[in-house]
Amino acid sequence: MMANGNTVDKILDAAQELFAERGFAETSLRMITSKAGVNLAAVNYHFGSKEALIQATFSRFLTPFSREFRDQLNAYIKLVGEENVDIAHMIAVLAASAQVVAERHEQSVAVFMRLMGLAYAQAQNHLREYLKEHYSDVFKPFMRTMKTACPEMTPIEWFWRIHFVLGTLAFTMSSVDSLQAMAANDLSVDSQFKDMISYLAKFVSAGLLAPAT
Amino acid sequence: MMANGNTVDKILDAAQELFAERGFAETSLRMITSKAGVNLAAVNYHFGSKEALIQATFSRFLTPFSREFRDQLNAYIKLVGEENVDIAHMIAVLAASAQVVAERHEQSVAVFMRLMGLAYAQAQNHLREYLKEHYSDVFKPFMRTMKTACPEMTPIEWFWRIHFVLGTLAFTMSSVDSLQAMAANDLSVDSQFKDMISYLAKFVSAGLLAPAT
DNA sequence: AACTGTTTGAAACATACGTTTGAAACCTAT
DNA sequence: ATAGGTTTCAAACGTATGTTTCAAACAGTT
Repeated sequence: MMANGNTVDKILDAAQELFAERGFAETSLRMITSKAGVNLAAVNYHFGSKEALIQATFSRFLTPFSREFRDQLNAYIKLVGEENVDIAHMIAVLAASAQVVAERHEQSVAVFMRLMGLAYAQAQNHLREYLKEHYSDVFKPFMRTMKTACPEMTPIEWFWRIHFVLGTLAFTMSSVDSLQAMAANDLSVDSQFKDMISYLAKFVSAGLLAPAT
Repeated sequence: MMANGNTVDKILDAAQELFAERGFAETSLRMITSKAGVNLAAVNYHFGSKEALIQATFSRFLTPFSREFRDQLNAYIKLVGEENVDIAHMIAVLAASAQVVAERHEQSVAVFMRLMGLAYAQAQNHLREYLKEHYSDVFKPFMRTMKTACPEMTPIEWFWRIHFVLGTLAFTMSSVDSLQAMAANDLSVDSQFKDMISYLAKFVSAGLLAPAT
């Protein structure tokens, strides 16, 4: 049996935190293994390569997350009916799913968000392809449902608007912790995750619902 | 005299393109110098270090751009009066300034945008500090003017909204070329830069102008 | 207790990186 | 034409990276 989850998880925990802090290229295997307290060779033994470790880091939280998100989204759609979905509420469902999964695994939702943001921003083609191959069938229905809640517009305008939304999400995800710190510093307000999500949902739904050009 | 602009510019041209394509950490000086057709040592001779080259790459276009943007923005504000500024139009001014500067230097505005997006996304603290130190006095008035055009809201909600806007801009910038390619592929439409900017301006101004929560 | 497959450990490997060196080539001004 | 400062060049330096190796330690089965 394989089953030695201890070393594997110690590596994943350390990798997840360091990747989120510093990015992929800027994090070496030696940093990861020394933070994890395991031997350097363990990464290549258990994962095969650094690329595979990066992918494993994502799938560890993305697989349960996408399941949770799919279920919560379907439940919401069943509840209100497809023609009555509300964009802001869908964003809230997205965030709630992330938070539920993070809590279930006793991990920081901010770290997950930052990783997702990095996946978009960093130049890791293998990662983008991996994510597309494994998780696109969860996010395509999400996009389709979003579209039904929007006013009629040309395909090209819809194309851009949905990518503006993804951009807002990705950026906010990737800097959520430093932004929260800024808010705490500059405004002496500790900005709750929940509040930020509701601001975000309001912002993108207003953008999506704006009358077509 | 120094004045040997030839090698310096060849290096900057190559660096700009490679940084935009692959990011900073993933681009080596050897890639840059071989693409530029100059000797490896030339980078350290002319710029001192890789960090300094990265900063020089930015200041080469950011200095003329921020001048142009400041002037165009002031002209617009003078024209309509401070209390009548329109958010979408300010975004359009931002984009127009970038395009004017790019054309003047016979370079791609998409490359500039992608570099700006990367500056946000990549973990280059020296770059962020450099940009903040040299260019914040152009963007602070821009933000202040934006605020006057928005409805009353709590400081914390304004804080988040303006960062959502920056996020949308940064993301769109950093992927403008691949998104345009996607649009051309998936929709058989070649999406003009101008059109995209007007969609973007509409989107973020709707988000900013949404009634406060 | 001895055998088996699995996991760890210290060390080395090959390669790539940013940077430095010192001599050659190049300019320009006298 | 020559001297002096500037720029280029090939080569090397030191360091850090991802990966591999192989022996030692471990765990479970008979």
